[in-house]
Amino acid sequence: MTSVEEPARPGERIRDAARTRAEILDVATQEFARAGYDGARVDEIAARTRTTKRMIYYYFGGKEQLFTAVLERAYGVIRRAEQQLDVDHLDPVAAIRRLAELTFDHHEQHPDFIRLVSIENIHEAHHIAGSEKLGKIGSPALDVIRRILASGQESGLFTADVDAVDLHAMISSFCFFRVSNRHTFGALFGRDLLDPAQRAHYRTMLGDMVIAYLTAERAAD
Amino acid sequence: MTSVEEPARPGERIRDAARTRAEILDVATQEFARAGYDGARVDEIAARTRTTKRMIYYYFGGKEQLFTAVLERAYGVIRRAEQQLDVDHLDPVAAIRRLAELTFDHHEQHPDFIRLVSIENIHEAHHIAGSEKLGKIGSPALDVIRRILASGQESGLFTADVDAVDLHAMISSFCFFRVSNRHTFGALFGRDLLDPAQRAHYRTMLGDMVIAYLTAERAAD
DNA sequence: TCAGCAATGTACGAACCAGTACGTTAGCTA
DNA sequence: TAGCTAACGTACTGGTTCGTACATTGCTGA
Repeated sequence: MTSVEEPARPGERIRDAARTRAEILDVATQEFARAGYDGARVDEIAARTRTTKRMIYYYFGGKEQLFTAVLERAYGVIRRAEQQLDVDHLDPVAAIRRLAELTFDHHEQHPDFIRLVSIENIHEAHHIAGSEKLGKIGSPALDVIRRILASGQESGLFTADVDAVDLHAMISSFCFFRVSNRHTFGALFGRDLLDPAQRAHYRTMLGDMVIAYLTAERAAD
Repeated sequence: MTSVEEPARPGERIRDAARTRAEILDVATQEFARAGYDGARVDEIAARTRTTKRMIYYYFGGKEQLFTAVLERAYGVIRRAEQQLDVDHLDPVAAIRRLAELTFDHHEQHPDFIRLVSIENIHEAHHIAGSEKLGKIGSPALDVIRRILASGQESGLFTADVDAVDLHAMISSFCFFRVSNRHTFGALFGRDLLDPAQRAHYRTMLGDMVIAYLTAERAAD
């Protein structure tokens, strides 16, 4: 998440539309992720920027549109991370593991993003549905998965006729759950899924799971 | 004043503490699941029961305690379902698949429960932490997993030295994500993970994934 | 250099909402 | 059957919160 940090010259009124807008987005991301859509306070967001509530309405129109803008930027971040993935030089097994690890790392490093997505699901993806941007962004990861799967299936390394979207769901579910359900899981089972000491263990476990699924023999679907 | 359209019985003031309490819990479950903790309205819950807001405070003390009571009951339901699981007569592979399918089915049949857990995670499991009941309930599913794993590892069917809590996390993540992230996943990838036509497919996929992981050969951890 | 607009600040209002003060009644029991 | 109390209803309040009317200032182009 890009952060805007410029020396604030106190007393002076500085005009910088881009900076003001970006700063509002930064703080709003934190506040929405912290408290959920209804729990978030517009006044609180305003108080934590160098500008006022008036500017939130000036730039975004309202709380609802602000949340949509926050979502759009958060999805943009992960999409860009996925675009930088380069696995064409790897064999299918290594490539899939690499992709899974990128997802694992990104989710772990962006808990706010996970919370925003959870919140958006509570609201039944209403904001995504109403967003021009989010409606038509594809997933670079999905294209990568498709290529790897085709290659792996062609060479006979992967036994299953697995669908790319399904595999993406499988990888995402593990990575997402680990972050999204950290607190209830920890409270009920006494294990912190984000314990740094366990990080490598779960990262390996994810890769093992996916590879085992892709290479296991089983009855046709 | 007599009203023609007024039903004979519901107009009367009936006293039934247990029924009133249960009705409040029912409606509160729906309302919290629908709108989240902060989005839920105590007035709305009251309006949809046959009693008044006063009774919510009379029986539960406040919104916060009401939500905790809702969570306690929701967790009680899944705990009881898990207790009825009987897989001792099955071989380890079939037993694990059966357990995974029970989780799959329960999550699918209780989307409100999934939403409540998502909401509780947004609030960092604060209510679970403050609940006597929820703090110390174990998970019957976990005991079952432990027994099956021990049996499977002893007989050599399962190659890996897999931990029960980890396996529970793996199974839960897939089942939970399918319901919790249905809306954003559907909006972004155009696929409804709860499409009835795909139900058997995903149910099989889950079992295949878990069995593949448990039986695959791999380097020691 | 100054007009005009983009950008910003202040103060306020109307609606909402959790929680409560106070009054009432059903049904049990002595 | 009187009286007691758990169970219930009504009406209100105090604080909160989204949103806006109105005022102001910095920047830029003609």
